[in-house]
Amino acid sequence: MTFSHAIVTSPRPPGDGPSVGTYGRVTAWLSKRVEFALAQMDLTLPQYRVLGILAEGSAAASGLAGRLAVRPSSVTAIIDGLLARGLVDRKHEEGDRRRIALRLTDEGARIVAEADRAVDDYLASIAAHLPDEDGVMVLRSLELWGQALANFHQARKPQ
Amino acid sequence: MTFSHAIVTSPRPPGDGPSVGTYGRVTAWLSKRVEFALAQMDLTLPQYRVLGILAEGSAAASGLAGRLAVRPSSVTAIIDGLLARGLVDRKHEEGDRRRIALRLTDEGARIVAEADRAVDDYLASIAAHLPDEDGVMVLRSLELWGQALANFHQARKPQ
DNA sequence: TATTGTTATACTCTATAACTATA
DNA sequence: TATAGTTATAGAGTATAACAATA
Repeated sequence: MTFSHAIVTSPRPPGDGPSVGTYGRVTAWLSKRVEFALAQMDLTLPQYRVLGILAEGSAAASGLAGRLAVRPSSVTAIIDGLLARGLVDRKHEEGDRRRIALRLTDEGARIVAEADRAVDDYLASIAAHLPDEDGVMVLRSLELWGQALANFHQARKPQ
Repeated sequence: MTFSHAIVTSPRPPGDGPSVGTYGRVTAWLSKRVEFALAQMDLTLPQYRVLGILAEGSAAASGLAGRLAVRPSSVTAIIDGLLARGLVDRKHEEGDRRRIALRLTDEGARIVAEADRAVDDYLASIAAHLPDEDGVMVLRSLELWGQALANFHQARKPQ
């Protein structure tokens, strides 16, 4: 695929909304809107990422650092906060007591569903500021980004 | 625009890449990739947002908090770090010495251009894990997201 | 008094380095 | 020894509350 820095255009007047110049800048501002939506549930972006993983099934802590692209000590810090709020449950695995098994509590499952809903609705409300077909398209494009990310990580996984 | 939680599908096997279930979750993981790309320049996402604003022209600190959607004390913290690295320049405005005028240094302008390039290339390399037309489409969709964000903020601006 | 911005303090996320527990 | 995870510590970003400087 060829690539050009296509959307670096003329400067806009200062004080006029977010800075949207390149693909990276757009993504940077989009993620800020996600953080804003998550604040309704008093969740941070890292917490939401972890809850999203656990919503797909319980996971070992050992795998989380790699999936989150952070160090193990950062996983501990995030999990500590979620434990304190009763959103996740932590116990030693039987068979290998070095390993930690993590799973959502019922409250955690409720919160992540609420967060998914709130963030998706908020993103949809932003997309609604485009012409109808474009609004539908940009939301659908996020599904493709999800697929791209999955393929990307799959390609990087050691066999 | 109607909205449905369309891409919450079946759980995938644990340990299999990022969690990509809803629009919000995709955006959460995409922003992590941006953070990863920015780490090459030793930049954080908040720093990149500020540099992006200043790259459009110098700005008063008073406007930054609103544009960044953070409190004024957080602006001070981000700017302090950029000052220490010599990427921005801070001085009192003439005429109203309460106000602070901020602008990129030459080094700051160099770094933000390098960051734009690195992040955009990295996003393009992720999009390349889709069929060709889809890869082009998802990158172009970010331009539309940028327009949606601009319209969204414009609509919220007090007249 | 009102506005602009900083300082003090605390919490979260991040990392590195050192450590404990288990294998 | 090697692996899984935590603790100690430090830096960045965030907020609230209190403050200083300027208007």
